[in-house]
Amino acid sequence: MPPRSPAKPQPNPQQNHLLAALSPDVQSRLFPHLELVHLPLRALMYESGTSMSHVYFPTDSIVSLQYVMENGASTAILVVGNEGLLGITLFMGGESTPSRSVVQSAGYAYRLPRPHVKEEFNRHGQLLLLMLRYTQALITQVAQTAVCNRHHSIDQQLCRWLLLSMDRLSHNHLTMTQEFIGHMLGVRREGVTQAALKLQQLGVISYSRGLIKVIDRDELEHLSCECYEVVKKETAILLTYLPQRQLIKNPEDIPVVVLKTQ
Amino acid sequence: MPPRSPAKPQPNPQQNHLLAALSPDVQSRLFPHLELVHLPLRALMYESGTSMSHVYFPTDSIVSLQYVMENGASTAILVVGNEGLLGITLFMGGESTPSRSVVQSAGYAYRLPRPHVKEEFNRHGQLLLLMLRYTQALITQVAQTAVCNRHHSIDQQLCRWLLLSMDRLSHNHLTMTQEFIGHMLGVRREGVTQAALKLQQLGVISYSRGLIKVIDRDELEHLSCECYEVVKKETAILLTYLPQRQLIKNPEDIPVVVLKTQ
DNA sequence: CAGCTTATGTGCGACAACACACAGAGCGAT
DNA sequence: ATCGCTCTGTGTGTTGTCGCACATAAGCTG
Repeated sequence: MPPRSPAKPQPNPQQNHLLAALSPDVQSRLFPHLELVHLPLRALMYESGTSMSHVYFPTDSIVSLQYVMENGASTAILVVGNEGLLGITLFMGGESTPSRSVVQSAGYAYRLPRPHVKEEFNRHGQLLLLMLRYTQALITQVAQTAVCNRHHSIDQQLCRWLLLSMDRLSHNHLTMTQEFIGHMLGVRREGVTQAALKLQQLGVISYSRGLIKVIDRDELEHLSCECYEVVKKETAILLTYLPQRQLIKNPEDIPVVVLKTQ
Repeated sequence: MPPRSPAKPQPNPQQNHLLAALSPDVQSRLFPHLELVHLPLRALMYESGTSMSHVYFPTDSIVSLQYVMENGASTAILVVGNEGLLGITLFMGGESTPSRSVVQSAGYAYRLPRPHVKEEFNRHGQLLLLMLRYTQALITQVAQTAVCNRHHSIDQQLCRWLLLSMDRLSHNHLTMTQEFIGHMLGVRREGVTQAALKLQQLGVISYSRGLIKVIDRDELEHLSCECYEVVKKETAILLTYLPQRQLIKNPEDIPVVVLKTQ
């Protein structure tokens, strides 16, 4: 098959489930203010304690939210991809959070400047309802992460992590070193090595110098702890109304500014 | 000192910080629909998957939110006392959550039936803003729990847990067995025994058959992990506007129905 | 007080994850 | 080809928590 040109993606706001679920009139108000942003791997979207200037709606990128301890240890508590948005703080009223956000899989996101977010939010319409539902799904994911951290092995958590990531991508490979995964899960690099080896020996994934390919997704789900399924089901319930996704009226009319992040 | 009559508490909606922060006109709309409920120790407020009929505003009670795994293991991810409310699900749009709520310290709470909650919420006024802020503080607590579960020892987590509980009480003692704490923290009872022994030997607490007394709170904070402080500070920032607490106009006018739960 | 129930303390082997140290492997650059 | 860097694999000993078994203690009931 011919290789696609990597320099010319065709991002579309509708690729983000939340944006796609908005009604045409809301879309027509918001979309003109969207900016397309490229998020390179490992980019720091925001640091603990700083305030965000935009809300980000990923299309094919994945961003992780992590808490960092005083001694430098960290743990990711949340994964955000095309199913959600980054920056609920802007809605919730707080100016910042004690977390930081790191791009876990490079890609694109649309972003909306703070003033437009607030303005639309204050209309108390569809966007508000969407955000509330999404926030609840988010809480479920964070809570399940807490439980998972308590009760499950590194092996299981790696499976869960891979699944969470795969669900937000359209292909079956990830670009991240074991060291990086270690930071995400809050475990040592060697622990990830061991777990990844087992998965390789089982023929579930292949792993080479930062490139992971998922070969047997069913088995991956099988090896994962229940946490993955619980969150997935709960999220499905909360965001069921999303399928009323509209078709785009005229996607080319949406002004698009390509930016680079840091 | 003369013992107070335990049968005649003088609960007041203003003891709950969220209710107290509402403006007089919102209070006058909501308070007539409040019911006073006594929450006995270990009462199940709601079970995973069921839908709540009320929102609860604790005054001197403490309720824990826990996730239960398939194998029966559980972990508490959140503590709710007079600083908050139980049942954000009702606001957020989901009908239920995969968690269950257990009374961790007996006491009272005011509850508001679902229809009145929704009605007031749909006014998009002060209650909405309050709930959003509180929800963000809640997310912070859950997230920090996830981090804590990953990185800190049982000893530290016990300290954190005791502090969280003490902050929501007006006295310095708790009624809960080590077995019960074990369920909360998601660890074995023996682990709690060991940790509690250390604290006793240090003269920080005394523990006897389900009755814990905190003797040296400063030392308890010292022994706890940073997670406690992080959440406390963040919550303080998010709920700073709360001190605009109003004085009660005429507390006796508020209809009070004393109920029993299960 | 005898006997029961519940709560707490203790001992021991198993195991997962840790910290640290180091060995090889892959890949690009000079 | 060689160097150097990054990423991955491996070994050893330590520690925290678990699972289980059992001993003691404190309070309730009759």
